[in-house]
Amino acid sequence: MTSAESGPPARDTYHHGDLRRALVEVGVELARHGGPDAVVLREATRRVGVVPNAAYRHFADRQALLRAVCSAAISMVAVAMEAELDAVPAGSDPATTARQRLRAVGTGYVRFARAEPSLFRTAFSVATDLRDVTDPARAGANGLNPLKLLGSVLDELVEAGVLAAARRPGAGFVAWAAVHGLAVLLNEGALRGFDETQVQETVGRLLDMVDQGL
Amino acid sequence: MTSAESGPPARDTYHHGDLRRALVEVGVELARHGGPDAVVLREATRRVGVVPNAAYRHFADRQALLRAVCSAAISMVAVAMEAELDAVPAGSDPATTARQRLRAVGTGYVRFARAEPSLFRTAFSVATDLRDVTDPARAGANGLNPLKLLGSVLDELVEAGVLAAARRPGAGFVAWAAVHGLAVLLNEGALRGFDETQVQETVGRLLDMVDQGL
DNA sequence: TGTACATCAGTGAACGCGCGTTCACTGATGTAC
DNA sequence: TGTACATCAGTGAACGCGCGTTCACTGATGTAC
Repeated sequence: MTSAESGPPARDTYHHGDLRRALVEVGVELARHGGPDAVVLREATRRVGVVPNAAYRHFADRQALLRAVCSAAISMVAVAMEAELDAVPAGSDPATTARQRLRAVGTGYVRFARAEPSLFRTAFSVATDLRDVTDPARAGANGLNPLKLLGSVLDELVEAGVLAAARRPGAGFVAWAAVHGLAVLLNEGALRGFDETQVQETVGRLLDMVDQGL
Repeated sequence: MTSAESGPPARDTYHHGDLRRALVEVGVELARHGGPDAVVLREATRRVGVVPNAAYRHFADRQALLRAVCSAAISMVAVAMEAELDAVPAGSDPATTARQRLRAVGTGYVRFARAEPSLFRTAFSVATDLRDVTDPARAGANGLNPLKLLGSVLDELVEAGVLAAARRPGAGFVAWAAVHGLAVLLNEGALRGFDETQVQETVGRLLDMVDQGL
């Protein structure tokens, strides 16, 4: 009669082993469905199968747990961007390649936002500065967070002679803003009702604008 | 000894008079400081000087109150945009004027977002479709909500020959996305730390991109 | 113009809920000698 | 290799809180006759 209880994983050791990681993982799962507000400390411990206050061995408070979940979500954004980047064929013309890579970065960003709307919202719910920090917890496989990923592609554009070096500073912010705004509007804003083709069209249109207007 | 109590306005009539309006107004005030989560039904009634359940005469539940507050906030965004539009001089060249008016729309949007960050966040926290609805509660002085305001300026651009008619459809969404994203990033995102000149520069740069890239 | 009565808009009291967090504790682990 | 003991990572019980919401009520208002 000790078995067959669904829910909390029956632990047979007194110590959990890796409670911190487990809490973050389950926190991500909560955020995936309900956004930042769903990252409830008691619920996280419940799912892990541990008493609520056990969390305080690993996090100062609920906010600290939420921050860790946010970092994980940001890292997932970076991974999605990298995936799209890796899909760009290494064509012959460096200028074309660089431009394709810029589009890939935007596409990956929007793709993740649409695939995981609550997680995306969570990623940017706790205001974090992505500018200079080099926190691996927020980065993708090659150690770059989303903003730095975008920055490196913009550098490629400059190298390829597509973007004038004089226009490089600040370019990351406006490009990011455009794509971020689109992602938000598609998920929570007026563009929520768009079907797939409308989305594709609008994303394409916006990336055109960035491409042309930078 | 009946006087000098701060807080709830001492009412001498049994009926409040205009409780619904009062609750929305105080709800806006709450949202102004704490965003959508701060629109707490009990707190609103407390401030108005009424018992909590009195609110249920006017709103089905807390969510209905929040929706009304959101509409009010959206209307304030529209008003801010209109203000900026009205400041555009009626220059001689219609093309230049139309382009200035497009910038004005974006400027007003961002200006409001920065002046009232929590209210701005509240405005778009409850996903509402601004596309076809003609709800005066969400509109500015001349009856247009933010998206329609932008749309009418884009129409002016087409009339003035600045924007090809073929490129008109969908232009509103991408322009809005860009400006919205910038507002969000400035308020809650990585651009939060920007000082005034950096902000102005980035806003200008983004509006250039929209202007060039549309 | 006056009265009876339905309707409306508020009151008063209470509910259950789930949360974050604190306290004093105990079982398990690792380290010094 | 064995033991003493500090440290670590969990438990158990409880707290106060403020929330949204429901119930039966009552005072005020307006309308029919």
